[in-house]
Amino acid sequence: MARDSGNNPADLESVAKHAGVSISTVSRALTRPDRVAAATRERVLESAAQLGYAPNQLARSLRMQGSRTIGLIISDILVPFHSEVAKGVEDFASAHHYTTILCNSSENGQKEKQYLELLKGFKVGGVILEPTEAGVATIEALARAGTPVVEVDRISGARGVRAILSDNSDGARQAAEYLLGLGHSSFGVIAGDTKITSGRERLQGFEEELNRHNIILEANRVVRSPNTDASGYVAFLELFDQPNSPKAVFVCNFQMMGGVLRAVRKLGLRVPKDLSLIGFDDSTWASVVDPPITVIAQQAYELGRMAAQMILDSIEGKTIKLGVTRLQTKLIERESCARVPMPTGKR
Amino acid sequence: MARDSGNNPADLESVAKHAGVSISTVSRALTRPDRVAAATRERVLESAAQLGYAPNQLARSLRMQGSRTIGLIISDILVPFHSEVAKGVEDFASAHHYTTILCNSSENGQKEKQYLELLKGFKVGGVILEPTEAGVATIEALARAGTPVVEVDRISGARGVRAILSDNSDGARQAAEYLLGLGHSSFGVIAGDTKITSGRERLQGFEEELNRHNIILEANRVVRSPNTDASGYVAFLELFDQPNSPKAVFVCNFQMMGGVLRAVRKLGLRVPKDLSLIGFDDSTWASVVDPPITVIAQQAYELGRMAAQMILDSIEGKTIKLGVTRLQTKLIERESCARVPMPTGKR
DNA sequence: TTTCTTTTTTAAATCAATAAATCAAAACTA
DNA sequence: TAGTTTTGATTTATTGATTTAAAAAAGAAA
Repeated sequence: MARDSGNNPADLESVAKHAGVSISTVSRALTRPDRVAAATRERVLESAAQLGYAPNQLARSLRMQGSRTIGLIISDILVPFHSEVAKGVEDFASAHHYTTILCNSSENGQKEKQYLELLKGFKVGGVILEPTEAGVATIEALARAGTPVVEVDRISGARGVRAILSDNSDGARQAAEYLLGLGHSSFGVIAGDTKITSGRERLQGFEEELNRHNIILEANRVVRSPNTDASGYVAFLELFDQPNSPKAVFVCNFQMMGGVLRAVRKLGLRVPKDLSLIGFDDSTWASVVDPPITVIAQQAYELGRMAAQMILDSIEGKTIKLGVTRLQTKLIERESCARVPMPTGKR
Repeated sequence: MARDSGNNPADLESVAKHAGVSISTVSRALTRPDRVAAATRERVLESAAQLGYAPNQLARSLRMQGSRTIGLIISDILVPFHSEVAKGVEDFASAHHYTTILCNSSENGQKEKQYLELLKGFKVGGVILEPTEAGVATIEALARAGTPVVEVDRISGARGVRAILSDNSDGARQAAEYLLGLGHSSFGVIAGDTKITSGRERLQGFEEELNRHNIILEANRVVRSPNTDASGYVAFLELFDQPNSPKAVFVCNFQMMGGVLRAVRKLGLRVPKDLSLIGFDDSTWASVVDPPITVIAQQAYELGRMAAQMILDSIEGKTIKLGVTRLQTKLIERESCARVPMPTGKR
């Protein structure tokens, strides 16, 4: 009994045979219709459709020395900020008929390296990544081999690559400025992971602005821990497990905010009456919780979109300018920060 | 001036030349180390490392008739449920040395079809997708051509494919049962998009359980709209813009929950005093908001993980059993549903 | 009818990696 | 020492699409 039809992949050769022409005529009929007689083209197209032909991208890319694909390595796809970056990349790329190969490094340097090797092997036109510390050498090697590389959200320090990220330091500065403007003078920071440049920059930016106003952020007022909900909870309890707890807390990323809020509730604190809170990253939930949380918002989608644009530009040979591009952040005022009454008798 | 070294891709041939052996010796040293003398292997590996050799996956896959890759088409990567599915797939695949090509269809049937064609051209070993309605024919064609296909979270109706998804209907039934058990008798449903099978199943499951208790869910107590935060807000207002509004509302997905909660607040309703709320999908934020929301939780990560397992199993030739696998949902009780006092004088 | 263009089509080379078949040289046995 | 086995390395063919150069066919002009 004959096998069900349509089970064979249908390559150029079978189409050629079906249409009664040579392989290369089929190829030309498909890719450059003007180089083949109208009647022949017609016949070839008909055959291709009938056999359900789909070009073998592997063979094509091999021959063409590259595929219309870009690689994207995201540090943690579960975090809304990062998936929004990914969406920005994917949307732009697919609008320009590029395919995105998405990889998830889970903040794991080893995995990042493996993916970089793999993407290189796939001859992707370019790579966009949120780098960890571990990848610098691999990234530089890739760039040196001629593959355009764009870093998003972080900077690895690798040379020969471009980077696009938020002006974290300025964003954090805005947060500090805002709190200072409300009269605050006692601060705490849930810093998250300061091994990641974005986290480090936020902490620095916040601290520097305080310093500029002659306020010292003592070491025990800063808690560093992984960027997770659970660790936000723990970090907050740790911060408040000491005398003279701060009156205003800067939470450096939104992954930790949920945990922080649960800890706040557990301690019975009232926001903003007992405690002012300001976050980094926006989210629907920032305006759903009670009270709505004031945050420093990043342009996540735009970061991804622009990164993709940079990559496509340099793939298509446009002039490339290396260096770091910073996107502005924006303070979104809600109701989680209170004005502090002037201490009586002072000044 | 000589060009900067390392700018050439470094193929097998260059490694062979560098190590002073033939191309295929290099190939064997890399892929089957036991078929080559230890000393030679050593030398080859050394050369490969020095030249920064990465195998050309295109050529390899072309020759091998397939790559260690699977395609994953996610309906909307911005939705935490879906990115968790994606993570499940990616983790399992990468643990088995498979690469995942992630595509985002944005619930767009046209894009879905394009991606299916593309993945076919890439000779992926299998495809996992959250199907829309539009793709049925393309999906069936792919399956018929011998590519394993697994549907997740939804069912397109295509034949020859497997599917793994939550027991949506039973989950919704649990929700109804729970509310009924608390004494509720006046219900509303924010149904979301019922063109998607999962949404339809939830609505049905909920309604059927009510019917079983001789309660009719009137048409104006069900609002269908896109699965977005904004539409959750609008839908809720619509539901409550009529006399005799429901006392218990089932929100069929968590994308809409934020909007619903904002609408609740806007109307000045107190949960659970004035209104009981139950959601579908769990989230950190369900336990952060006040009051914490009772939900029907899905095993999102597990759905993805198992889908990947199914795909790899059938790629590796294990016996395939078609059909639909359902994963149990779980009611997580929090504080958003109140017991209704027995109406005096009844029964 | 012949010659010269112009248009179409074809055969062969290429891309990088791999498997199978072939070949050469040691190592071992009788 | 001749013959066999073992081992390691090389050639050759293959994968599917594209491209170049060459050939063939068609059309136009003389």
